Amino acid sequence: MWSRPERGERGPAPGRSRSQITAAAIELADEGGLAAVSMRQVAKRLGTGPASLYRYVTTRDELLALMADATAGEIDLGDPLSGDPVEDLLTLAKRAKQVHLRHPWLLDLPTEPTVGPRGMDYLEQALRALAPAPLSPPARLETIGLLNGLVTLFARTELRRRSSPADPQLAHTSYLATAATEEHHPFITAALAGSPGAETEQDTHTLFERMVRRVLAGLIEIP
Amino acid sequence: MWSRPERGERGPAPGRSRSQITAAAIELADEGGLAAVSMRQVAKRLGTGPASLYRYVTTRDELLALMADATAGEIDLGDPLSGDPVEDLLTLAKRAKQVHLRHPWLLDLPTEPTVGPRGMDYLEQALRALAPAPLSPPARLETIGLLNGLVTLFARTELRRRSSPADPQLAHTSYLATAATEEHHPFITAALAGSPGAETEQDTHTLFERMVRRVLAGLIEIP
DNA sequence: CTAATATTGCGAACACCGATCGCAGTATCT
DNA sequence: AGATACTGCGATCGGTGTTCGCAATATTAG
Repeated sequence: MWSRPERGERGPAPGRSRSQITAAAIELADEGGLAAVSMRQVAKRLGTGPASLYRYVTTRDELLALMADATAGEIDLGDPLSGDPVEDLLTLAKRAKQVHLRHPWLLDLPTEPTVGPRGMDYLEQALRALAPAPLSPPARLETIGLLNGLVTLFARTELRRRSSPADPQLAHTSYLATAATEEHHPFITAALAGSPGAETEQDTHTLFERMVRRVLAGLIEIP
Repeated sequence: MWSRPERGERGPAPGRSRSQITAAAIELADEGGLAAVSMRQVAKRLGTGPASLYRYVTTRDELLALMADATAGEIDLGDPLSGDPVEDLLTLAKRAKQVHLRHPWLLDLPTEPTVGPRGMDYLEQALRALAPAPLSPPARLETIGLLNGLVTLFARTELRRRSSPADPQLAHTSYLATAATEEHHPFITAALAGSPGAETEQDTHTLFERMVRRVLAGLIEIP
């Protein structure tokens, strides 16, 4: 799919480009979530009809993959590597998490999409950072996979906490509290008792750093 | 939503039940994925019309939440606790992962659903296992959340490996390999070189156990 | 220069989706 | 017995992803 040519070489020049469509779709997703990214909405934003988009994209899922790869391109790969895999991967993970916070819909993507060109650049950089570690080739890929998993995991919790004051989350916790006490779940009741949701955003950041460091150290140094 | 009564007390007896509908929906999802779970398909399997389902369920998302909670009920909570939080949580996590492997669509659920009655039982048991650890109440909930994240993470990789021989995955890796070599991504090329996908299912299991143990130990013993 | 060819833009349409409305039928309560 | 509240469900609405066919346009071949 990533190797399919951007345009044919015979006909008239296309009025739009794949990246243009991707950008419009990302705008829609940033504003209204993944559900707002329908072919009709994207087409409307570009001032055309839905059928036209299929000249650039074979299916909606492909558009979603393009969007995901575009956001992978937003991850800053600058700063030369220090040589310490843990620290280098940590900074990479922090930047990846920022991108997830900027585009919350990334967490709603159906099955995590295939890695495109920008995703390959990111993967290459991550593997480069991991190079000094004494790991087998497959273990290297698994390590990066786990790292990405931690990124999405913490991005999810941070986003949930960020939208906490809204109705649904609050109603849910209160239901959980009352149901827990009424139906004799003492441990849940106890866990909810202590200052619910009092942690700051700073806390979750440092928690993320601590966790990533620990996991990476454990995976690398004791193979 | 979980407190809404199963049926009214005035009218005629409902011909179906919420759990019956949930079971039918789970069957459909097991066979054809989440996309196969449409109100029309569920209704057809129950021999009725789509509109009837809305007497039992306010929305499709609620049905999905019911399905998720039902699978939470499949997690075996037996075996008395040993007193070692790490080991007890590990066995719990292994069982939860089995359920995810049995119902792959759990990984495709939009936003992880609200915890229902069966999910509360699971959470209670997890917190009970974690009780001996010296953690603050919020840290306890975060620990279980992270544990669940690891479960879904490894379930995802195991399912991907399981469906590997099929077309898409293979085509994808081969594309990635050629693209990596052609576009000068030496580290990706190297990581792919070493016996791609040679790890057995046993390997991923032990890897999962090792990871969970390490992460839990790190979170519990050094607060 | 002309004719064949390949490609684009896009209106119209198809099948499916989640959800709502209204009404006939039925059980319970007053 | 009448009011009340509930269930079952056909008909329907607006929205979705995707396909088809055709006019318009640019490149290539003769």
